[in-house]
Amino acid sequence: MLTQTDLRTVPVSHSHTSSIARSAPVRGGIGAIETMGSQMKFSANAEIFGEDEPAEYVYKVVTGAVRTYKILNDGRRQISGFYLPGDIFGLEIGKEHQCSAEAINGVTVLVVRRSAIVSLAERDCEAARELWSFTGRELRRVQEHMLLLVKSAQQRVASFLLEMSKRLAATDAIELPMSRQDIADYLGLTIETVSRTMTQLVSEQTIVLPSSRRIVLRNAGALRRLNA
Amino acid sequence: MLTQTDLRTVPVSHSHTSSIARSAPVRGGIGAIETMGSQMKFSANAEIFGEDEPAEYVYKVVTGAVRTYKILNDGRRQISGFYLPGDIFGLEIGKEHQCSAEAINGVTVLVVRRSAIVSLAERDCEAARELWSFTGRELRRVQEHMLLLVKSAQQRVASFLLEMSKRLAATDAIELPMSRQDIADYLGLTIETVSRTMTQLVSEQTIVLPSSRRIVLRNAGALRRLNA
DNA sequence: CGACCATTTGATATGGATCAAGCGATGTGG
DNA sequence: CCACATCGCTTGATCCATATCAAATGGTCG
Repeated sequence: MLTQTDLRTVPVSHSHTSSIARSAPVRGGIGAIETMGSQMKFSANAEIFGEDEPAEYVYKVVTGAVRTYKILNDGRRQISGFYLPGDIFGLEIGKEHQCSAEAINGVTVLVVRRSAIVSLAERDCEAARELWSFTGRELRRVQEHMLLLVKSAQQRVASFLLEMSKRLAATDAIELPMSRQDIADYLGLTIETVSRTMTQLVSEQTIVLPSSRRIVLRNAGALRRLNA
Repeated sequence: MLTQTDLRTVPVSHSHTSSIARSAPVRGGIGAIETMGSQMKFSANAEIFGEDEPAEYVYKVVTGAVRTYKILNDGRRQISGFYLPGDIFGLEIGKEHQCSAEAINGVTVLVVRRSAIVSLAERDCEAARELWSFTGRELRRVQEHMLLLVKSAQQRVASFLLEMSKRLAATDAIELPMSRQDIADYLGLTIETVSRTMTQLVSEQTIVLPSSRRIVLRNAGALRRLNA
């Protein structure tokens, strides 16, 4: 279905246990990821981790964009989240990843061993609270996403545009890292419906599409009105 | 829309701060809810808490069933979860509830102050871990529910029946506490579609319907095959 | 230029929503 | 005790949003 050339990159400096030693004096739980992790790079469409694989690492996006997803029994792919610079992903409660994760484009991530974070939380209640709080934010995000999936195509696309605008637009112009197929699989729609909805928004002067990946919000109010 | 007579029950022994004092020697975080809480009763369709209300309490179902939901801007209701005896609900990371909660039928719950749990977690890392773990399970549940909402009506109903069978059936007969409207709002379908799908399953000999609230799984394998 | 891939556009099909009516259980008042 | 209103559920007829199938367009890279 999704003919994605799997260009899996070999991790840069993988089992880097020395970084854990550095973690001891650090305060502030997962917020401290940047000071204790090592960097890894992935090229476009490379798998970062797979569903049911042991969740050995936690990741923080430095540059690029990441998608997490599950493949349904009928072959469809449901994308559960997009992760952009600054976002943390791959943190699990259990031992295995619940989703797969792939680089959307070229991605740099910071990586920390899950065990380092978990053992820190055993000693430091503040770190434990941060873990809880992170998972709580993730829970909210997924709940929001769930609500999205019972709305009309127009509403879903509008929500998506507003979300992306908030998350990655400095100005009113958005540079999307992901393809139409990614968007469709995120919104639970087909690529055709996403495309048609976009053209409709263009014809209503709500957005401008200088190119398929570049979107300018001309009337964000109209997008908001579609939804809440 | 949903003409539910709001029979809100006045809490039994509400601000019961003495119970917090009792909490100090208790170990095991939210698992200890039963030893530190006070009981409350709600009659059918009574509101337990409302969206955006301060999340002062955490609840554990003793008897009966609870639904949590959000009302969408277009007036539809999306039920995010059903909580059955033994289940905990209403635990928030932030200060306000993200959903409303109502008793489906007559309900008895145990209630603990959120502040008691949170402050316990500040001292006891093990309790903090339990909080994290609870929210993590909730996250998984919602992720699963999200996947449900992109499936066909048949698949959604089948999943629902299997879920309920697992959660509240001792035998292969299920006694549903919730109405068809509740089921529909949980599955993101209309009441008519739920009903039609059930009759279809009956005609395929997959289930038997002695009454609308009583469901016997005749061929659970067939239900499973519809899905994963 | 020409192959390739992502995206858009067009034509048609269909699953589930909507609108409307019927049915069975439960309860109420005469 | 029965006529009748009410409520939750089922069934039927039709409509519509989105999926599906198919083709055209456009951008990118050799």
